[in-house]
Amino acid sequence: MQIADKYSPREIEAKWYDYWIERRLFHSEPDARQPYTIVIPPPNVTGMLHMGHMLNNTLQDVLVRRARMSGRNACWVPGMDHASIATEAKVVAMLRERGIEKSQLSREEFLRYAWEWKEQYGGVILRQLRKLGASCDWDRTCFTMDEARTESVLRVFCDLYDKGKIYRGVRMVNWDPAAQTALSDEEVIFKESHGKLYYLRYRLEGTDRNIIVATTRPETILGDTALCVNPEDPRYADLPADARVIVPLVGRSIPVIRDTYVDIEFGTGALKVTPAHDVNDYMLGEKYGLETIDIFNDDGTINDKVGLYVGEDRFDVRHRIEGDLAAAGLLEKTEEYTNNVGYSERTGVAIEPKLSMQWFLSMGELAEPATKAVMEDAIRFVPEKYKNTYRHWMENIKDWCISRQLWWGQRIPAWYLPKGGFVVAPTAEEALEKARAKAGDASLELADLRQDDDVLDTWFSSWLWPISVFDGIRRPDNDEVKYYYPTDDLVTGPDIIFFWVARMIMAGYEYRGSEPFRNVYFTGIVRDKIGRKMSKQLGNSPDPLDLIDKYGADGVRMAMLISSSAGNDVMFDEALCEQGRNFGNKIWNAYRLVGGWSVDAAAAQSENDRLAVEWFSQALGRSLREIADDFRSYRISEAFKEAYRLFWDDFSGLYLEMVKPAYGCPTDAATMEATRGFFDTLMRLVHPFMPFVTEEIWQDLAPRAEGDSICTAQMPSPCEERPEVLARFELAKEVISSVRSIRNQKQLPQKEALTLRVVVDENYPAEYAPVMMKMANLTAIEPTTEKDPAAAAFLVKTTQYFVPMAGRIDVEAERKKLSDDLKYYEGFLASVMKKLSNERFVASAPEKVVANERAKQTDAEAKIAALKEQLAALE
RNA sequence: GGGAGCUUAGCUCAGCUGGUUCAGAGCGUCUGCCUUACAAGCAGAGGGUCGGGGGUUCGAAUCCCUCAGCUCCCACCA
Repeated sequence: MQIADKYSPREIEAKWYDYWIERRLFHSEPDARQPYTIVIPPPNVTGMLHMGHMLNNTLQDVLVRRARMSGRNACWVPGMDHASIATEAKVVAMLRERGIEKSQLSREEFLRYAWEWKEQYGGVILRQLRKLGASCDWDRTCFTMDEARTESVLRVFCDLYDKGKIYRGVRMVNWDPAAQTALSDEEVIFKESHGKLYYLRYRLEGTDRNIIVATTRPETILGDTALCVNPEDPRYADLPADARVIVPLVGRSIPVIRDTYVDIEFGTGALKVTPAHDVNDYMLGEKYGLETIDIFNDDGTINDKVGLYVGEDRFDVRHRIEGDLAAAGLLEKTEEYTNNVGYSERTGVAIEPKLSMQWFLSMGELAEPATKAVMEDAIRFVPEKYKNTYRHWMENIKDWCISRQLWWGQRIPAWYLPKGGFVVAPTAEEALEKARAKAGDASLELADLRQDDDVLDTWFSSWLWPISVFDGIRRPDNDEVKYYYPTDDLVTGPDIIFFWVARMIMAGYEYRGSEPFRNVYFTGIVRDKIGRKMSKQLGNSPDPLDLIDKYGADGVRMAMLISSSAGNDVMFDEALCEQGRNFGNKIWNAYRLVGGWSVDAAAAQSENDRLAVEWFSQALGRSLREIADDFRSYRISEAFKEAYRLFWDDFSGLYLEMVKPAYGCPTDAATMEATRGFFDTLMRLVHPFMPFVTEEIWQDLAPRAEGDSICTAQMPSPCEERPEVLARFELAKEVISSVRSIRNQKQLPQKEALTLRVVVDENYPAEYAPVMMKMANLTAIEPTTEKDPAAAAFLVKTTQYFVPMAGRIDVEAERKKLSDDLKYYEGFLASVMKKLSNERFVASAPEKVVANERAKQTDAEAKIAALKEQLAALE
């Protein structure tokens, strides 16, 4: 067939992907088979394929393809996430480039632009995934904001509201002044930041005395409504109960309160209380009924509540106020200080704790079954260590702020009545009905109602994903959701364990009464080869499409697989792709070799070939068992490495070399058939890892019917186990490499055939004589009892072998080698004997282990005897 | 401040229930080969006190304690 001695993936990969798609081989419909389901972690609609996706989706594809070949009805549902903040930011930026400000647009106009953007640029990533070979059921592609998903989200919102789990209220939330929206706690990233600690003078009213307060945020004095000290603090014990102080610069008089919350050790022991801008201060404010003065606009500039610094940015004010305080003699001193500051995950700006009206989901009850499921392994986490993380979060779960002050997303289905109050309903029509009933006014029209302006957190739609992709919210009894749900495996990163995994589990129990998936496989982070996280800023992340172009998808997939054990970070090195490409080439060339053989139909199978076939069947069986075992425990990397080793070392290095006919000579029919059979099996085994090259070869291996594909062929199962075959072959293999090693040491050319003499005993694999002769290039293997001093000697197990060297032997070197060996085995025997003469060992170790030690003893004794004989022969 | 994890060959990592000649693999290195499938290849070799110390055990890379170094997660200390 092919002539090229280099495998070139490019055309071949495109060809087969099209073939698979045209024949809809990845499409799944419910049937009598057992389902195997994976839902993709939906990438952001704005996203571009990066190395993290490569890792994640390669693993999913391996699992899906293997399941598909194992008789399961495999369904991998792809999709995208609308990613409210990220997408809205992208659209705003795009508009700005065109000279349009979001603030000039109505909500409807903005959304029109956003959808336009989504249709044009969104979802690039799904097309990119095809290049990787992802065997998704593309007919099922979902979007978290498409009609079915949106309707599901709104229904769930209404349902949870009706159940009393969703409530609306004024709370302290994380405010992102750049995106101008609230964020959930999970979207805030704390980072150490270097700042100053400012010591401010608060004049005690009616005296000359100053109380010094340490703060990191002097600009918030505008919102101070109290000063707090610890009641136990002797420094302030003399203050009258109704003491008041004057806020510096502002001049406002505020009360001094006493609470043990204040740490006596910190700063001066006096705390300024700004209930509107600090979570703890807010709690103090609640406790003591303090006024809250919100001093910020939504964009982080100062508002006109106090009349100072109006319209200036919070950070500029921090600078300026320092000077103003100092000038007024109100600044005692400043110190360098390091503390934790929260930043927005999306926009990167410092979060402002802000009191605002938001929607919340109460999590306590939802968390209960979800915690239990993971702790009791109804849902299995791989690796297990994440169970701890999960439990800790679940047991300390806080209510989820689900409203966002954005436009791109599902708008909260709450409508406000003209005379106050609101109704919650999935559609405007139902809302109107409810509103009329609530207001007792049948003349109420839709125009009289005002829908809530906020949209829902993106995760409020993704948490339904495993259910909503099968339309299991709107139509809970439909055949698809009943068939595909619960899904089998979820492959994702531990960074979204709270954002997504935990919440899907909660939604699963709330809306289906069962787990959304049975196993969660956590991948690691892809790092560069010196361990840095891959990032755009560092520019250390290769473009996956370039890599695919250069090494083929199969090659890049292999790079991801070989370096990724579950939950461990991947140290990515482009050299791994090269190794992957080489493997594809190896497979290709092995196939070229076999393809070049001619068959003599009349010829009988040689003993050599029969032995080779027998042995490789066993080697193959052993690997199949091992790989199946690896998959059961999600050691996917290990599974791949074993398949790699099997093909490269056992099949190409040993088996093919064993049965390879001499140049120009034919092979026999039985050997050819067996070899092609092995190839077929190996291709099926390797296919989930490297789908393209395996399909190319599998298709050529035998006549195939239209529409046949290795994708839907059966995963091979091992033949009956005969361990003695492997054990005997191992001896022969050792003889072969010993002869080769001698050849190397003596610098003999490969072409020069040698003779081998053997002192036959029960560990001599006589049946493999033809194999040993071929593989070690021997003219003969002769039995002997003579120790030949002019021969290079070696020992396999207890059997002595000699390669006559006719004068090329260095007796001294030979003697040294033998006596080194002898010394080693004598030491070894001594340690075995020490064990065996230890009564406690013999008494308490399992019988099997003791028997093993005795076998070692016999073995070592025989070896020592043989070595002594060989040494004697050299005298 | 709380918690989890990691440390095995030059590099990246396996080593699953403590027990086989258990100290492994791949890559890199070194030596020799353009041998008729593949130099993107073949044959062979070298390389480690399993982070340090202590303990349990007949037996420890594996279990326990401790110290050191690194990583991650959680947490409102102004």
